[in-house]
Amino acid sequence: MDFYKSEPKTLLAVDCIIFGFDGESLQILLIKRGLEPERNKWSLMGGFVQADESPEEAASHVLFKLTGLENVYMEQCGVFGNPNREKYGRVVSLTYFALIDTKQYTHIITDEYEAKWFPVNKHPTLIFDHLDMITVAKRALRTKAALYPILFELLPEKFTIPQISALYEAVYDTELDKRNFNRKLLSSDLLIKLNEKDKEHSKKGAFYYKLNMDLYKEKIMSFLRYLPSWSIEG
Amino acid sequence: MDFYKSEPKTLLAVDCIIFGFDGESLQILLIKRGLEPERNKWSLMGGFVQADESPEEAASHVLFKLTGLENVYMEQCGVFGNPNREKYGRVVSLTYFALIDTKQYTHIITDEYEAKWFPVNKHPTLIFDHLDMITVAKRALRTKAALYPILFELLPEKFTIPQISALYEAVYDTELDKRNFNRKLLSSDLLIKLNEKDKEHSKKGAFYYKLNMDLYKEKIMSFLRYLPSWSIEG
DNA sequence: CCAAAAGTGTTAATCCTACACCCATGT
DNA sequence: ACATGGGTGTAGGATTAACACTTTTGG
Repeated sequence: MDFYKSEPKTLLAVDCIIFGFDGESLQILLIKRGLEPERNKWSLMGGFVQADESPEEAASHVLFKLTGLENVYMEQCGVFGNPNREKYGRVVSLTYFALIDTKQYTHIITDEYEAKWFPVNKHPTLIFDHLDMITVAKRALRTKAALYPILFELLPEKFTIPQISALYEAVYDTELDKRNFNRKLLSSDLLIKLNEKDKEHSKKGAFYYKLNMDLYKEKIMSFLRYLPSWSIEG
Repeated sequence: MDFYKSEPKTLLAVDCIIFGFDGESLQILLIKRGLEPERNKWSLMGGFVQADESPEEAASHVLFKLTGLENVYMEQCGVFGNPNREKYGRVVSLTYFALIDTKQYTHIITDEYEAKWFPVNKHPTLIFDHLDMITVAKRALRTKAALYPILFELLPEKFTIPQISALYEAVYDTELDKRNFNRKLLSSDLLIKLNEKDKEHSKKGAFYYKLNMDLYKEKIMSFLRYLPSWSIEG
């Protein structure tokens, strides 16, 4: 039964690119390591895949350990496995991006590290190839969000249209025409207007909306039919 | 320096979903294993990641070993790592889809297995979770091809418009209106018409085209700007 | 001469884009 | 009363979708 015994084994890690949105800008959650190696340096939150868990589970555990959150939207988005990418031995790392509402995140579960939100384009130097990981994750987020409405995962249960708009502007680093954007948003039937306003961010107040969950789940899951659109430019 | 010595190591494999197009239907290249374990059963082509190579390199090596082809379009598209997915020990497998022109593939390099093209929806039972891998790869191919013109990787250097059309029909399992499709294709400026016809597949003959390589490379690389399109349905 | 596949144009509907003003409120 | 941000409508242009006939040529 030992067919594979001559094959090399490797350490397998997962690293999480945790995106959050605070209502204004897109952020990532980084940790300052309290343990060796690379103590006191900033990095992504990660961990090793254990013998009794799949990589997805490992990523969920990592996220739980840092945030206390479960059932978070996560997606595998990269593989980093250059033989020399870490100095302490060969580690192949799988990256996952996670989308969380920053308001949900209240405290760190362990004290092996400090954690802090940073604007996605303005964060301290990171260890190893973690910067590349973020770059790849940002790209994956944009690609996915172009086809599926996953960015709602970053918003609280009740949110306002100006918030969604700011979120899309942050993710795509662009400015949107609010009239066009609002129209498109509403015409998607994804939003249900509530009889309540957010008066915190403006005097007039913006109506809260919640997701049409049934439709949302359909659209999240939904599968491409046909769209040869070469029209996208760089 | 042995910070990680208490962490578990695992076998890391790569499995390749090799898509090919023969001018009519979308195919995948499968092998009938000549060696244990699972001898004489059909499976994807795969191999273990070696100590001196990255997973991408391992995937390229696997592909080379099977087809003799290098510089093939490949993309990582899945991670399969349930602790019990293989009976012979724990193996985490990274999947890559590859796109090749079946005409380029002439012979197998080793004799450890038999290899054969199968229609993508009509192939023998596969070992382990290889069927899931194909499902995921098909989805990834559709998603990617919806945004980038990667399907040209499946075509020979000279190809006809009816061929591209058939390819898109195969990938998206749909029928296309050739007038609309042709117009869109031509308006992309990706194609350069040649003064030569393929008379093999029809009496009238279809003009050959080749890719406008400069533009193609731009578009392949190009990065999403902004397209919140929730309009895609399942 | 006929079967089989290639190639081509027009119209109506839809969607996208650009653009500017009024509204509600807290200070 | 005014500053701040929320909310709305329209018109022109571009893109898409639906539609059928002619061309070429090998057999």
